Amino acid sequence: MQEPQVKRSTLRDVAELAGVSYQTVSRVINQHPNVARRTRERVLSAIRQLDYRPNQAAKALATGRSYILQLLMYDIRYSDPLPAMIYQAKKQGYTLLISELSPFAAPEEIRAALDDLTARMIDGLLIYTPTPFFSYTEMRDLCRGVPFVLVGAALGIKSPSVVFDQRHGCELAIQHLLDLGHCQIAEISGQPQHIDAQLRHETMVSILKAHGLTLGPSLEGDFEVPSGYATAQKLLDSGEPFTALFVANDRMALGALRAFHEHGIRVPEDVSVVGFDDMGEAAYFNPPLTTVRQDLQVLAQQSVEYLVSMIGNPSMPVQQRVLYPELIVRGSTAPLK
Amino acid sequence: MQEPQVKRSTLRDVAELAGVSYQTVSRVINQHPNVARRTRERVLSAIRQLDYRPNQAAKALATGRSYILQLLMYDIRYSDPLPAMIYQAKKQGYTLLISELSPFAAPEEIRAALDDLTARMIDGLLIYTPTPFFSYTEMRDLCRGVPFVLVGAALGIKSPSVVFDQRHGCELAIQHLLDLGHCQIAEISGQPQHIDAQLRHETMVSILKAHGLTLGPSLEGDFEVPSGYATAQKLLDSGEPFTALFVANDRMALGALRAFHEHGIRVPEDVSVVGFDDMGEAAYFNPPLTTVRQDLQVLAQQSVEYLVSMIGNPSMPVQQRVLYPELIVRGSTAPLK
DNA sequence: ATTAAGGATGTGACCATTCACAATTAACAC
DNA sequence: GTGTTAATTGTGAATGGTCACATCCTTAAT
Repeated sequence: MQEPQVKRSTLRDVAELAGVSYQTVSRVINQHPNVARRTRERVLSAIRQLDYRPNQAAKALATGRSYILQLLMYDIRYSDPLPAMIYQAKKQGYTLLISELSPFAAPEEIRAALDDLTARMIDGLLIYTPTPFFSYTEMRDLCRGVPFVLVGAALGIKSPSVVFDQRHGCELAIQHLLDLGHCQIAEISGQPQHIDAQLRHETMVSILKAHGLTLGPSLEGDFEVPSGYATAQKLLDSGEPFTALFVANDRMALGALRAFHEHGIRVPEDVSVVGFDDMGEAAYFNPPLTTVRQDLQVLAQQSVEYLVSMIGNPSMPVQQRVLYPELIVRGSTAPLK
Repeated sequence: MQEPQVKRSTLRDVAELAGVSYQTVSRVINQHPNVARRTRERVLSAIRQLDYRPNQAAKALATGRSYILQLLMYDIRYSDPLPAMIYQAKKQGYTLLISELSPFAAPEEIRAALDDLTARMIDGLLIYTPTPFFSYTEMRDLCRGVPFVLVGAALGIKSPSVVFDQRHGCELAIQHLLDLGHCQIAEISGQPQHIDAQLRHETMVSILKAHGLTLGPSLEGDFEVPSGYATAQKLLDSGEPFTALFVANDRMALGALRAFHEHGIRVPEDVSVVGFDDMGEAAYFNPPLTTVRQDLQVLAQQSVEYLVSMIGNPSMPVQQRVLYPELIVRGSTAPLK
């Protein structure tokens, strides 16, 4: 039984107990090959006996590496990739530190958040914000040489990044509706500051144009359930006819489904609805939601993996890893009657 | 324009530039009162000029405090209080480090996770697991004197903790159903290893007993949407009659609603459904879900606040802060016809 | 037997900060 | 002008590790 307040044992304590120098203990901990078998065993036994754990703060100070990755994101509530990121980071021997920014953070706020980085000797940065604030070179300067990866940023951006091809996902959704015979397609979009939202919107407009169609009634929501509900209601009130609705994310789609239900509009008989994201609950909506799936597991895994390899090799060339969404067809879409 | 790879400036660099000793710079940084006004200004200007940031690793090493709180939890996917915790921690000047455990982690795993604690000089621990693994004294020893708070643990546990009175919440739900005239109440419970699930189940049984009623068909789910769906289906297949259903969380309730819908069973006309948690989407289910709300914001806020005050005052007496859930009545419940 | 090579171990300095204490300076009263 | 006190500033050691280098001891080759 050890006392709770007992001073933690150090490298030196272990060395003394094992009858070797502190350097030898250090070698054992860091798996240095040149330690005699017998000595190593003696040291290991002393470590066990003293319940010794190397002090990371001291190690970070001496080596300049903390084995901490920092995640900068704008709204943790809906961070579905978060668990996968934590898991991946751990798997690679890192711990993830999470910092939140306000929804549409000012550059100043980002700058301030990046200060932690210097202070905590962060090894790498994952930046997961809806808006790209800085150019690559600006970002590079701000990060003071710490490697970073933009997660879910704009396609084509010239920074280390892992992104979904939003355009492709959007095409899948619209093409699906067109194939079903719909030509009056309404939209509930996300905030235009949100880069993904903007891309989804633009793609939609351009595809319809390419088919000689024009966009039906279109309103802007904020990605939350209530806004989907309110917006769908306004869409109905507007009186403009539509037979299909493209919603920029599943959460708003849920709100829209509710609004339709309350107005006696049947989905998919009267209106087909397509969402975006494929959140876990989407398959159990009423009706189950046809949506565009983004595999956030892969996003997280790729982001962390890329970042860690940048840390290992700082001169690695800048790349953008592109992931492709896929369409999941469920009960909320049907052929136009 | 500073070079990206430039060596970070230190206390000494600032001191030299300001023409004072490093100690004086340290005093300025830590807002020590006894520094001459002019000197302080000179130092501050040098700090700005060099873009100096104190090194947290060094500070942690010297002071033994890291200003990091560690959160140990079992499944990050459904951690709704997480954002609030991060926010609260930041507000109090701490950063939150998140470690995940497997769903029903072995004591060994917890022990291993606690090692980070020593290594990283963690200031305090938030433990958010569905099962209490250790007694207070065991926990105290494991934490090696680092203060900890159990979040959402069992009511009555003799450890620093912040909990919801599950029994009360459950009573609200059942009483509501009884008031509506239901006396054949079915249940979808959570895993019995999950302390909350068990409490909800036990309370339900005992309340019904007190009213001279017996529990209708009851099956166990795993808190996920699909299990709610599958379990509800089995409930129907069993043929045992029931007019109301109590589901141990909203997520499973969503699955159950879907199953009922597919079987042509109307909610609430044929069956009333009550959930638990009041997740954000619950108000938009079809029908909107009557449920027991747990204010996770308050849970998070209280937990962090309590932990931080324990850090400030280690001899603080052990307490349990109890929060009370409330019933939110929506469209999924109706009087028995 | 002698020597070179290399494995095993130890020593001193250093990482960026704080702490305890010492030393200097200024301020004020007598 | 001197002493006393308080405010301001500086010094050395410590925190718990790592790194570069030096030393010692084997071992095998000449």
